[in-house]
Amino acid sequence: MDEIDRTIVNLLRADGRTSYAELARRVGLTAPSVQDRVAKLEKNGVITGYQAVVDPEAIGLGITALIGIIPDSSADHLAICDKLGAIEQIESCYFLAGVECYQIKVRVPKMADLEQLIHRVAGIGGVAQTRTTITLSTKWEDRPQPIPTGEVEHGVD
Amino acid sequence: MDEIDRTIVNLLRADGRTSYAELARRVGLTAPSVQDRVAKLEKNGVITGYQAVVDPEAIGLGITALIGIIPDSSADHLAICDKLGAIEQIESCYFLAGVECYQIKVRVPKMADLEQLIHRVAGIGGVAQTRTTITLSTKWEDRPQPIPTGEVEHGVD
DNA sequence: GATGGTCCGGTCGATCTCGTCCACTCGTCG
DNA sequence: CGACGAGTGGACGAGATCGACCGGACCATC
Repeated sequence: MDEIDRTIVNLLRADGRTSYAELARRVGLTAPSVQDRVAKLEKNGVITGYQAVVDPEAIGLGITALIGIIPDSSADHLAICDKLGAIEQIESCYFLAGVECYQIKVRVPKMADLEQLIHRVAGIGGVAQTRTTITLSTKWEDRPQPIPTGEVEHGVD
Repeated sequence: MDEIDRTIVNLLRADGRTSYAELARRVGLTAPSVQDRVAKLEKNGVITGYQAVVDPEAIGLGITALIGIIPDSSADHLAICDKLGAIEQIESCYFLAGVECYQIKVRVPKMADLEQLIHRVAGIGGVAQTRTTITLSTKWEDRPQPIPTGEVEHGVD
């Protein structure tokens, strides 16, 4: 994970379809060696995939909500997580330090779908309460921040 | 936005580097027509970009936190948003319906960076209070959900 | 302390696939 | 009938990919 790798990752985060030839030009290597580096970054779990970024509204997912999940005292966190994972409308799921043990981000087409979804989440065993916040607008999302320079080691190369 | 477009978008959300030739094979068209469709999807704002998905821990961003922002009564929401936009550690920013007018997701290398970041956010004019929750783990993030079939129109084609 | 083997990362060149442009076809609609 | 949108097929240049080769770092041996 040297400076060149960081540059490659930054370029691929900004545009995931950048060709190896283009990456090579940017970092001053040849295409095969860039390809080799990218393959290693993928193998080492630094790059875990590539996604097209899609406007949720354009595909009929106009409503976004954040839902905090408060477990009851005897809840099995992992069981809750499994159940949450089966709900495909949940795009993200964070395990939190706090009263709300999870926060999930969901997208649905209509308010009725959100209502149904909240009932489904609230019905999961071990869930005592949910707290839903509607997002009025998404200012930005998944904005890649520059990779911090490795002045301090953090265990991955 | 027909069934073929939905398939293309689903494929590109699952793997943003899928070649046009491969997409063409999957949807039963030729590469040029797929390319044409993708270009239109990009032009119409359905596909807004492509990103490599990177493991934050692997690039030294081991700490993720969610911060709720509570404005004071006279706050200018847009001004706050501009200031937030200038902070590169903020990966996502949602405008909410609720006491907390924004929720932001931040990533930093160390706790000290988080502390500094919270102070910076709290110091923005119009911000009365912040509420920070540390994420202990990210169960999943940006999981693409299937595009709902357009049984109901939603204004974008 | 010099020598030789090995490994790692890179380059180079050949080949095959892919991207891209253009001309043509076909069905639809005015 | 003509125009248009969407797709096809072919051609050509660019990119991806593979194998062979090269040079430096490292290490053990002599």
